[in-house]
Amino acid sequence: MLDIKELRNDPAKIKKAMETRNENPETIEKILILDEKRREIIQKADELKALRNQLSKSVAKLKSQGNHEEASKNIAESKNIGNQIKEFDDVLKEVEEEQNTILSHLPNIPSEQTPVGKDENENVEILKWGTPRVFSFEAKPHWEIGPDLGMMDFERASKLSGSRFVVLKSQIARLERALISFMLDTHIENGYTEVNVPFMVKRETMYATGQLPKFEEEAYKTTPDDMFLIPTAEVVLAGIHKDEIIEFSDFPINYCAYSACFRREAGSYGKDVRGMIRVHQFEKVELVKYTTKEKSYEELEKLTNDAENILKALELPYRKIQLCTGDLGFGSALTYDLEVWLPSYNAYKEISSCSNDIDFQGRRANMRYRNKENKLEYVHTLNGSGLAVGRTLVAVLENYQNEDGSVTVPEVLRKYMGGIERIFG
RNA sequence: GGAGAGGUGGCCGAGCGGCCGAAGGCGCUUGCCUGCUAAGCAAGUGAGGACUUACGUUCUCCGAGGGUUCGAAUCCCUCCUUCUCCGCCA
Repeated sequence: MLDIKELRNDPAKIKKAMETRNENPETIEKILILDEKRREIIQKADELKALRNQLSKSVAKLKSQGNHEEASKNIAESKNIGNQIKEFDDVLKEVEEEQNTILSHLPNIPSEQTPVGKDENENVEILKWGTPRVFSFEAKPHWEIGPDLGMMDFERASKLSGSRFVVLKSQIARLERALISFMLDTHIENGYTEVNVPFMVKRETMYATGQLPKFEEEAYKTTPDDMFLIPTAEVVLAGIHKDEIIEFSDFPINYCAYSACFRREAGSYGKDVRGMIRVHQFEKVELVKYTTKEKSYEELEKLTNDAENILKALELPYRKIQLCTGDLGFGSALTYDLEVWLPSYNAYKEISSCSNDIDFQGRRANMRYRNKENKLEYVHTLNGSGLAVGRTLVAVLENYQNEDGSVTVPEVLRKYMGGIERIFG
């Protein structure tokens, strides 16, 4: 959520920011008009309320003095004012609702460090790590490696659940579990607190992190309870301190969690249709940090680094890019994406997205802390995948495949696989 | 699912139609005192909005939303949530 005061004070800046994000800057004008209307009504209503309070107080006094005539006169007048107040309050409510609706659909303001650009083509590459393997045989995509081993089943998955689902079996199923354990263990060692989270949340939780109201189409919900299947553990980890005042000495708070993630992928027909790159349900280990205004960008570097270290430990070639304004996620001010090398795509593919949401979620979820002057400020939140487990599994299968169809188990995962070094059919 | 009891400021906790933004305590801040620390004494200390250059004025908020009333933390309704007991269950 953007700060209405900031919007009022410097609308030109916000308009510019929205333009770089391909948002319609006219929306800002609309908000300002509503805001002016709102303040006008508040002033009038408050005057009337002050008057009513005065009259009401006098009623008590007059009654105790036995002056019932004067009292009933004031009661009548107060009643009349009460009706006027109600009218103003009703209009105020409408105006506020309209303003909040627009405001809650507006994305965060990009950081000055975020490069301006229209779409993903203008993202900036920061670094490349590792070298894509040159195969001495024809490398297979994971949607062949898995099924050929008899451990990845798309047909039965669609029989059960429809398209964009996968059933994993045997050593590949275990490999995925190994990845989860490896990632969590590594993050715990680096100072994160493991959290086991609900996979279903209430509407207001989805709102707090910015998933709603704008992206309702993307979410799976249940009726009649109006619960949502989480699209990422971020929803839970970043909402866990909703409406709290956090102790300054607790910062930074570092959370990591494994969860299944559920996404409708409504807008991605025809995209990544093969394999398990884009499915409705996938596993992910998520990192979330809570910190102060002064430290959040510093913490973003750390968080991204923590995600990168998983890729390094798995010896998977990747590159790190910085998203431009046009490609930035809804709540983010600055985002690094990590992209892993996938032989089947002959390209780097997103496997982690690490963002500084600054005070955007803090304001939405009303999460604050007392600064050194004892004043309340909104917390800064950060989130990143550490990593998308399903895609990491794909990367391992494809990058570690052998000519005979087997897959070598990366060194760091072997202790989680009962010492198995190779997966055979 | 059934029965009952709760949700009040950073925390604990009183209040159950007007004198309540809310006693008291803890915590915190400042001052005094004390070799230091602790203890003690005194004062201050909720959040959000609107108006104002400012001093300040004013409104709203006692889980959330409606209602009754001249007036609601207090009465009524709905919802969320916590706890206890019963039932069911991985």
